Amino acid sequence: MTSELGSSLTSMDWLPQLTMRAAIQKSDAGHHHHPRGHHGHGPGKKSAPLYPGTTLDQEEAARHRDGKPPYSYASLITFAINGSPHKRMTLSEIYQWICDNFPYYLEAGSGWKNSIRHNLSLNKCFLKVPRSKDDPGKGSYWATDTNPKEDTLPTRPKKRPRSGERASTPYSLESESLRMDCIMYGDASPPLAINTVTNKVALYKKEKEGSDSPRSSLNNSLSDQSLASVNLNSVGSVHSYTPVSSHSEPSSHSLSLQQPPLPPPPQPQCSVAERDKLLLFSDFEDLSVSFRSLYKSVFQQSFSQQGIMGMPSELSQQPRTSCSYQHSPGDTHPHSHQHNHGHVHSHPHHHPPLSQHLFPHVTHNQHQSHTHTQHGQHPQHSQHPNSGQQSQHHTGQPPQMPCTSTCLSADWYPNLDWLKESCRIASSYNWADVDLSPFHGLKESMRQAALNNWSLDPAQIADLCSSINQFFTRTGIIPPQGPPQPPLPACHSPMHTSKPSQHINTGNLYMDSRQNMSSMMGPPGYPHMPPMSTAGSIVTGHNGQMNQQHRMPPGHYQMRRLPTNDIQDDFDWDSIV
DNA sequence: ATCTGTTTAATTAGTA
DNA sequence: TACTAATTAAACAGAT
Repeated sequence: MTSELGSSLTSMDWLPQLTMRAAIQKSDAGHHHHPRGHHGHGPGKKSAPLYPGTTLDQEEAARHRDGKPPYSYASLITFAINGSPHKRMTLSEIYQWICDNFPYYLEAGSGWKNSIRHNLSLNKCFLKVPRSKDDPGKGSYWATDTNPKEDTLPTRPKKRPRSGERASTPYSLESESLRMDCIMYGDASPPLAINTVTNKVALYKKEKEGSDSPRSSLNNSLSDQSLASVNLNSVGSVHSYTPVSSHSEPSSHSLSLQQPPLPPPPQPQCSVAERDKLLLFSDFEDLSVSFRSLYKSVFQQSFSQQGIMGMPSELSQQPRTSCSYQHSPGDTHPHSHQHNHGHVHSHPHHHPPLSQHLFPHVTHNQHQSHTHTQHGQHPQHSQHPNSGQQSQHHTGQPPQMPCTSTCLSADWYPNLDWLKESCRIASSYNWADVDLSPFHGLKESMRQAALNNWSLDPAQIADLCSSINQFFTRTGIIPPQGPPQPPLPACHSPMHTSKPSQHINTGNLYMDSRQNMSSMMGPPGYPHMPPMSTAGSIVTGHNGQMNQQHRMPPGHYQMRRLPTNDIQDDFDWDSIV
């Protein structure tokens, strides 16, 4: 039961963001029978108060304007954070949001603030996001864990009313909404969100204005359930050939109050063999995306180095592979308009289109630059910048599947996985600091691939792989033998916390800091490389198999647990060629 | 000085 | 009744 639940709960493509009312309806309907048993958790398990994506239904909240609102502090915090444009808030912003939405707290003394702080610190589902250096201010940002550990999922449908509270009042959203796992395409210095309770660290994508937004958070012991959920999602996504990738806008998963009830969690509809087949396409899609991503990263840097403004025309187009994203490059920023006034909608996942990962300087200016300017604004008018960022803007042509999908044999899988991962890692680097002049081969291979619209035959792929391999090995970004690698010599990391252990989520990877905190540091010779990238290439611990399982691929589509995906430890990059 | 964040402890209340 | 979650209070340290 627990396992089944874990799969369904974490299966990403069916989990929308629900507003309070939807949640309450569901909760009301469900809590009459076995709130705990329904979730399959034993009584001894701890639970988080909310699913991370929960937002506050203003309509519902309006009923509780007077008197103490029937929401737990954790719920209030979650609502506040999820109602913010960037899904994060400072403590004072949280205070303000609560006061704005529930005037009760304006005159409730200051004890509740203490409780808020207490909750933030203690509650597993809140992540502390350090400020970037160019964003000075008091206190860190707080975000919700976008991928709570299974055993942190809510087990109770309602907060217990305390004395003087209406027992019939629905409390917190307990039964709905799990934000989709996120991919992180890190750039130079991705901040980390530290959950000091769960020892989780989430990477945050730096945005142009120096603000950060959550990108990924993985639990520190990626369970089979988690993996299964990824797998399920990948199957579902690939099956339709319109996978909603991690780059798609989260609101595509949002459920407004007017929308039909949440569909049941999809169950695997196809056999293992079918899934394998589907994965094949998924993998190659990812590879294609990875190549493109790397290509763009490289050429972005390359042109930058050459003083060429802008990208080749081909690059200026939003890649439209079926596993990339749903938004066209011309999409107006989702924050720029809204619908469903009065209702707060959050997103099951909130990643910008890939273009924003690759061309932050191009697309980030569409972001709200007033991340924390909600103070003084009426909540209803200040916190729905994401509303309306639906796929209605999907104006792209049908996704194009590179012919790589059909040309290569399954024998490539392990290598392809590494190739993708390597591309992903490499894509996340700050290429502006990397001298690419010695790598004309790579650039030329990628250029050719781009010119061919990434429809590559095996020879071209081999050429590309060879070039990339050479590049990786020569730069030290990716060790020539490929992961897993032994940890770097230990060194002290600034990431230590008071917690006994810390698992570093690297977006696609995570690690146990007790084993390998040092690998958060950049590779030798590339100190500017983001820790996540380094971790992605080096973090292995001593259990290669385990780390393989824990490694999440760029698109989160991979069936990592398939035997065919077991990656040989002594992988020779040249063998791929 | 104030704010922020962590931690401990006591209390209350719901559930098994 | 035991266990658990949520709340509340408070002490304390560090940052601004």
